[in-house]
Amino acid sequence: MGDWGLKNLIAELRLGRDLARQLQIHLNVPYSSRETCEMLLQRILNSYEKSLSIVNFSSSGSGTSVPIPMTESPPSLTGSSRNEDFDHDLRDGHKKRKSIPRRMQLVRVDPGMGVGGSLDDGFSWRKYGQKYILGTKHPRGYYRCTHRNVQGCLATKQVQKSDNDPTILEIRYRGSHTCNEATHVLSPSYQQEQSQDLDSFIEQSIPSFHFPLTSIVKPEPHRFSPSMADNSFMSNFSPSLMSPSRSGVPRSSEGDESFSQNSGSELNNIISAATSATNYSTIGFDFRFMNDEFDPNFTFNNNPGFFS
DNA sequence: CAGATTTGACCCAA
DNA sequence: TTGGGTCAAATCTG
Repeated sequence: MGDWGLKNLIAELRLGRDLARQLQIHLNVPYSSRETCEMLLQRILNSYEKSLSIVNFSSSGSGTSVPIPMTESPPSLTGSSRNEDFDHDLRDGHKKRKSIPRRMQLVRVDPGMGVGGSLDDGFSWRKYGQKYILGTKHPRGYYRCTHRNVQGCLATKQVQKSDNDPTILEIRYRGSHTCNEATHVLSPSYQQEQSQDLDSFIEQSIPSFHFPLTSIVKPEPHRFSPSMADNSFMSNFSPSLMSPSRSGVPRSSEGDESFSQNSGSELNNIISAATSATNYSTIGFDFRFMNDEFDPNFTFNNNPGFFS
């Protein structure tokens, strides 16, 4: 376990300890509400789950699915709704991009897994653009919800392969689903969190790692604990993650070498095999890393041992 | 043929 | 001025 993992583990254990102390206080107060105690208890359990996951992740070379937070900045407690902020942004299309908050996930594609893991999020994504970003090796794909026009669903996501490890996808989510598909797929708890402002969502998710269950996500036994299957994270993986072409470059010139090498071609096959969101096929993806906020300061170079 | 993808052009915040 | 994000026509696919 590297320093980073160790620090996270210690932080999580301290959080659990503090929460336990809070619970102890509440238990000694006769008029303390049951809901408060249950909430604290749940957060303690989540803290334990996360701690164990960190340990498992660090001790196993690969294949363990661990959501780990990377907060760009401490969650705001001001009560302002950042969801609303980027809803406004998206409502005006590309004309407003100022400080759009987003969630980022890192997904490891394990070629050896075959079609073992659950991938699909139940949402339909339609690709509307692809671009090479300065200083990156791989193109970034831009996706929006298929129901954008019909139902005005403003959810979008960006998918890009990691520079350091082509088997890892960086997926950034913006906005939240308001389409019917979301109401069919998401659990009530997720619906509730979707309706909350993002600050309170982060406040719940980051410190305690509250992971509501969904009906879609079926984590593999022994590799996911139930509390890890947060739909808000796990539900967002789509089979139509990427496309092989390079913007501005003729398709026939070189294709995308990043997708034709090693696991790349395999990944393409996997993804192309599952082309619709209603196809809940299992795909050989390994969810290695998830977080709520993209941290631009985080790089794999800064954490060389993170995925080792 | 309808829906999805590709890709060059465009917009605009930084 | 630059570069990230989006548009939309062309193209592809089932």
